[in-house]
Amino acid sequence: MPPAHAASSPGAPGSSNSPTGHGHSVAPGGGPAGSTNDAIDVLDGRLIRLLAEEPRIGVLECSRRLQVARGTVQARLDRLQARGVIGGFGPEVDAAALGYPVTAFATLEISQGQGMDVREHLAAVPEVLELHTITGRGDMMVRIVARSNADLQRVIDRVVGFDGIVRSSTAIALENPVPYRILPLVDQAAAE
Amino acid sequence: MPPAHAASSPGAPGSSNSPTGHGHSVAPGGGPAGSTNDAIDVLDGRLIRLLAEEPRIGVLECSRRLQVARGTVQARLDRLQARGVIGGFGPEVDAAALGYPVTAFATLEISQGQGMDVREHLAAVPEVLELHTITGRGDMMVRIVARSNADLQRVIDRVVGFDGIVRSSTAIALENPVPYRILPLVDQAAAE
DNA sequence: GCACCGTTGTACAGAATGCCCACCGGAGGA
DNA sequence: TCCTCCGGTGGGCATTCTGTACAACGGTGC
Repeated sequence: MPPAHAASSPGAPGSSNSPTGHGHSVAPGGGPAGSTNDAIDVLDGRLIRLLAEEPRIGVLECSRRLQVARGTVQARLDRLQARGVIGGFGPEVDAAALGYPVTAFATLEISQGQGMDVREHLAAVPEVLELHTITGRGDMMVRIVARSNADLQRVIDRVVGFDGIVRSSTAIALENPVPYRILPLVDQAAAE
Repeated sequence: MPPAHAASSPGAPGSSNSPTGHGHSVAPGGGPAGSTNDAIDVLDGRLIRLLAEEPRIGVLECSRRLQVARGTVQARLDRLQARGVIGGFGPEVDAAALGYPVTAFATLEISQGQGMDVREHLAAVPEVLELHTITGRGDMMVRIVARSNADLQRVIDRVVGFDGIVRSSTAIALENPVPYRILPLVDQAAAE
């Protein structure tokens, strides 16, 4: 019922690109390499890149830009989403614009058997954007944000103020030379 | 030309929700609090949450779910994007599904004045998904992925194999109890 | 040689988008 | 106090895209 590039199912048609006339012919484009279930295809890579750079374009636009049939694009998208390569198209919210310009990474050391409780505790803190359990000296690593350096103190207190967390060290993020990206990896995977 | 929730401009209309009849009336909904340019509105919060949970729905669907006019949703989206709160609607690609299931965080210590060169070096490595300069013992923190633990060695070698990086320590991410999220923060900012 | 899968073209109905207009109502300024 | 500005609401229109079904072709693999 709604628009927005989504998923459909099997083969589908398209109004096509150039006035080919009718029937088949034309070049097979990138060609359906040999990939089956493993990595991604060259076409997949181009599709992802295209959608990443101009999210507002629809399936039809993609088919035009990629010089393939609309049905192909839809099918690729379906498969990509089904395989989990593409999770979704949710809005990318900027914490800074939300009023939380300070980012920090805290390494936590947890006391024996308190892991689960600590996880729940951290999951309940809105300022905790991400939590990983890691190898090494610390046991967990959390990514947190705050309204200011002063506010960061409050957040940290709330984060580490919990039985089970025996020690912690925080590193404030100053600059972000390379913001989160995935396209280079996609290209590499596509080239494979 | 294309569909997909995007941006338009000024006031616009909508086919509305319930058969109100015509004209105005009806309740003002959440009500345009007092926010001007700072944080976000309650409506904004609900909109973001809605889009985050079901990205494939369009502007019209949103207006129906939120019980507001289509024009309002479009206007809000426009402003949200203009203010940078919402960056875009790019596809969320999963590194694991791409064939890179191993994630690690490396802390790098850089020798005096080599910062810029190191940044460029790191930016050129596809497996480097993120880079932050931080306070504390280390100078930089990178998030990297690899095809396997064995492959991680290769990636690390490539990452730290550069003049200017004097020391480094790596922590492999084992579990991810709290995957990257932003919604809780959005709610908090909206409640404000 | 045969079957299967993916890509291609086409068509059609339903639905959403982009955009214009007019009106209402509250906030802020003169 | 009055006036203006801004944001929300309704309605409508032309354009365009989506969702889906169908038939045919070509390459791959059994």
